[in-house]
Amino acid sequence: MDALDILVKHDIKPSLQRLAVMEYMLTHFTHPTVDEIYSSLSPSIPTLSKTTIYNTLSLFEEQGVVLYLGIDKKNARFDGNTSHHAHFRCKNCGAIVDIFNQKQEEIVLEGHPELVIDDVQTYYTGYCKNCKK
Amino acid sequence: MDALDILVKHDIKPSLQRLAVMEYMLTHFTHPTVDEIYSSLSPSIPTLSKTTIYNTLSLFEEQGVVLYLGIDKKNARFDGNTSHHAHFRCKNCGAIVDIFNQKQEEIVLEGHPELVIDDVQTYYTGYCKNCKK
DNA sequence: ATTACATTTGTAATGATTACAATTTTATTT
DNA sequence: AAATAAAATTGTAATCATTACAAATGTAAT
Repeated sequence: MDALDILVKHDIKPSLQRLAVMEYMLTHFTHPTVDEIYSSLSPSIPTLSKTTIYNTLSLFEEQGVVLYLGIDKKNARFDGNTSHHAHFRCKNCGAIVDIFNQKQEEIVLEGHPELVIDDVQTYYTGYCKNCKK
Repeated sequence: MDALDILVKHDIKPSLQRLAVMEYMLTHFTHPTVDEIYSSLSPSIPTLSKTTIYNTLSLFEEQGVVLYLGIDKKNARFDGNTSHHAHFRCKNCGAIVDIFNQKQEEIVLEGHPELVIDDVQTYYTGYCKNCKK
């Protein structure tokens, strides 16, 4: 499924800018920041504004086509892979690693039937291969 | 175990300010922001500076006496309860709820023996009792 | 075409956090 | 106890990601 399909399926009007951002997210599973996306797309779309990247990612997140990651204290990061997985961040070098082999959590939390859970994010922190002593 | 004990045990020199912050964290498990802590302590310590709250919480976090919570996009939040538990945030009212009945995760992630895990944070988002339709 | 509506853009404002130098407090040495 | 050194606190200014907003542009509808 390509960028256009995903946008259409989620009732997002596929403008040039939105398609470019979606396409970027589908080819860069690097948990990019707004700046990284902007810097990468700006040369090919010279009129592009950083505000558009913010607007677009905000819209994408509301529609569930990207995931907002709060794992990084400094910047928001985004993930084009919306399937269930966790993330690891190295405290030394900042690398972010996908963690896939996790069992799916219960959607309804035991002991909290009053809460409606829409999303779960799990963030591990520690040291990666290169940074552990 | 009171505030003084905890600081001494973690090699943190117990200044007036640090004791006040630690005491606050041990009596307010509300996941407070820096501003909330500052506003609460400022009247009784008139010379208190907000920078001191930042410095103190940063030190506390390094020493593992409080937990940094990245669950809130706007502000850093802190938790004086460092035992294993998750957090839920209501998308509507912003309420943060402790989630205790979780099984402890594996410390070494299956499939990622190269990573040294120091910490795990799990953030649920959705709607609380009052905000669900 | 013309009008209405949605999207994009650029600039300015916001606001949490950090940097840093000066001051104050605490510990150490003579 | 005074003098010195070290640590902690304070206040102000800088940083910088994000948001607000109004103007401009693009797209759809009448």
